[in-house]
Amino acid sequence: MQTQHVTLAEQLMRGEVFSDQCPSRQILNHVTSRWGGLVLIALMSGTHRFSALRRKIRGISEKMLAQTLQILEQDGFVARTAYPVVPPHVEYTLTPLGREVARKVEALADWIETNLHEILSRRPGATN
Amino acid sequence: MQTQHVTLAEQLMRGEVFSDQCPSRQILNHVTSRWGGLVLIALMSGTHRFSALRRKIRGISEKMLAQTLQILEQDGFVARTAYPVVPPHVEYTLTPLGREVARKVEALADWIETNLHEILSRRPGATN
DNA sequence: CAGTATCCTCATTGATACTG
DNA sequence: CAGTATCAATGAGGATACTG
Repeated sequence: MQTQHVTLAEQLMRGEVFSDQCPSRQILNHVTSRWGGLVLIALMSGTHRFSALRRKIRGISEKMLAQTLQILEQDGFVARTAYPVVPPHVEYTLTPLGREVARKVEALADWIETNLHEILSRRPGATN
Repeated sequence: MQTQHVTLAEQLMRGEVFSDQCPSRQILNHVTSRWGGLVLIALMSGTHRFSALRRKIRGISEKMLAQTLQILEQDGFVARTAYPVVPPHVEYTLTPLGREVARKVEALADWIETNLHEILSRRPGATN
C-alpha cells in the first residue's frame, strides 16, 4: 500500500471534514461530544424527561445535560416539549433528523461494545 | 461527581456506554475525539507517513497527531511500522479492526455532510 | 421538576524548542 | 523525518446553591 497523493481539490470533493471552517465540523463535534452522542442514543428508546436522562446517562451533570440538550435542539435533532404544570414537566424526543444521526452514532457505539473484548484483549497488558 | 449510587458490578454487567465505568466509553471517546475520527478517516485511503497525515489533517499539531496515533495504536486500530533508516521512516495503516471503526465514523461524517443544508436551514437565524 | 447562576478546577490543546 | 519535552493558555466540565 502506497502513500497516495491527494490534491486539495480532491480533498474538498471527498468531504469538508478535514477543513476547520466548514460547519459540518461543528455538527460533528456536537454529536460526538462527550455527552452529545450519549444523549442521542439514550433518546432512541423514546421520549425522556430531564431527570430520566440524567439517571440514564451516568456521570453527566445537570449543567452539561441542559447545555447538550440545548445544542442538539438548536441543530434540530431534539424536540423539547414543556408542559405548563407545577411541578414542571419537560419531555425530550428525537426529531426525524435526530433519529437518523442517532442511528449512525449508535452504530458506532454498538460496534465498539460488540468488539470491546477483542479490542481490550489486544491492548498491552491485557490478561486476556 | 457521582451523585447516583450504582454498584460497579451493576454498571459492568450492563456493559453499555451509559456506564461511566465501562471501557467502551473510553474507546468511544478515542474515536470521537477531536482528532481521532479524522485520523481514522484519513487512513482509510491507505498507508500514510507521519508528515503526510499532518499535511492532510489541517490544523493538527505534531503533538496531538503523535498522541492520537499512539492512542489508536493502543486500541489496535492503527498499525505503526518503523523502518530503521536515516532519516526515520514510519508508516501508519489501519488494522482490520481499525478499518471497521473507521467505516462507522465515516458513515457518521458523511451523513452530516449530506444533510448539512437541511440541518442548517432549520437552525434559528437561517435565511433559508 | 427542571433548570440557572456562579465559581473554580483541571484536562486538552498549542507553541516552541530540542533530539535520535 | 519523526518524534519528545516543556510550558502556557484556553475552555470544557464539575460542585454548589438558588429559583420559577
